Amino acid sequence: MELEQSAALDAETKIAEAPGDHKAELRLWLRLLATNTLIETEIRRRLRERFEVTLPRFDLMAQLERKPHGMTLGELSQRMMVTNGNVTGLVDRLLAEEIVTRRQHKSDRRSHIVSLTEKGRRQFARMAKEHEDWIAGMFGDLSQNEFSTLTKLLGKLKTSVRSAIAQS
Amino acid sequence: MELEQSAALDAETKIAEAPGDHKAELRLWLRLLATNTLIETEIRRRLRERFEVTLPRFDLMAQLERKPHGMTLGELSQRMMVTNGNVTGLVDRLLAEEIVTRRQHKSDRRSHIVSLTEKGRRQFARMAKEHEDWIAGMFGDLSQNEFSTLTKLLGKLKTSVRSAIAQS
DNA sequence: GAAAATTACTTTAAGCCTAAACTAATTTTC
DNA sequence: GAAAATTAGTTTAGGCTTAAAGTAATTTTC
Repeated sequence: MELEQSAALDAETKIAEAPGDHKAELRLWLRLLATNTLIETEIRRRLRERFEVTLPRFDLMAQLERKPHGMTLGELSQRMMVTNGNVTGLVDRLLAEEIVTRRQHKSDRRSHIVSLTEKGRRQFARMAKEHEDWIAGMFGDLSQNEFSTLTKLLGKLKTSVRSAIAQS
Repeated sequence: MELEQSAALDAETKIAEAPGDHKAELRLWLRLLATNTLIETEIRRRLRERFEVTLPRFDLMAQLERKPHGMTLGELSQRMMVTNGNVTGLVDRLLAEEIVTRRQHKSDRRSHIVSLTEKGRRQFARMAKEHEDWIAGMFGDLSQNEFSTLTKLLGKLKTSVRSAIAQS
């Protein structure tokens, strides 16, 4: 009842809008951006303070951790949603710290497989545990219900964005 | 009915979780991050393609546009959630393009006021219009109801994150 | 099976971004 | 009102990131 009424109100609002006015959409986007920046900045700060590591390096290690047999640079760049050149540079720096290894692909000589070293695996395990607690702490005020609704709606938004990008 | 049942299930799930296990929180964070990156990357691409402008410059112009009398560098950096040094550099580049002006504060000689030039205002107006349509297009698959729920929940998440950061 | 196209990756140039150290001006403290 | 603390902004060194151009290997096409 309550839900349906608010849906009806929203529909009216939409009709009442001036054509081409998208203030609500813009507000949602700005809120998404602000929330993301807030979390990201704090995570960066803690990663640096506690582990002297950057977020991109942590992210790369997190990707590799899930693939014990390693991953090509291309696969890494796809999963991390960054360019190939970016990954080349990150891997170079992590190689120097002996966090990862890079070896030639067996059959395709253009390709290289990157894996975590034992040192890298140990270091990531330490960080991942705290990282999880940080996130849980930041999300703590949400109820289980709000939680799953938000996850679901973000999934839907992601799909919507993807389709808008695809057909543009 | 349906809602309450799923809430009960969720509460059970929470209790059933191993202590210190925060997989659901992590998944939500990764989804937020991925959605944000997806949108941001596409917006950057379009801004560059259509207007040869970067997202940080667009963001700075958007802040200034709302304050016709201008803003100090510190206020800008606060609103943009970036460092002072970052804003110094951005303003330098926008000055060179005659998008903004920088003049001394009347009473506080440490402070400088940045404003949009007429050229900057015109340029921003052109961009803002398309930008709004892009966002609306990307968010198009969501119903009005999902829309307002998502906005509300993100607001709550932001508050939760802020309080976690404040007390750490 | 040679030419053309594609793929995997690297390099380069330029901008973004940060933390830390700095300068100069203002405010607070005593 | 002089010393100490704070504030506004800049500079610097280093890492992140991208687009574009380049190299080398592989696959496709005919």
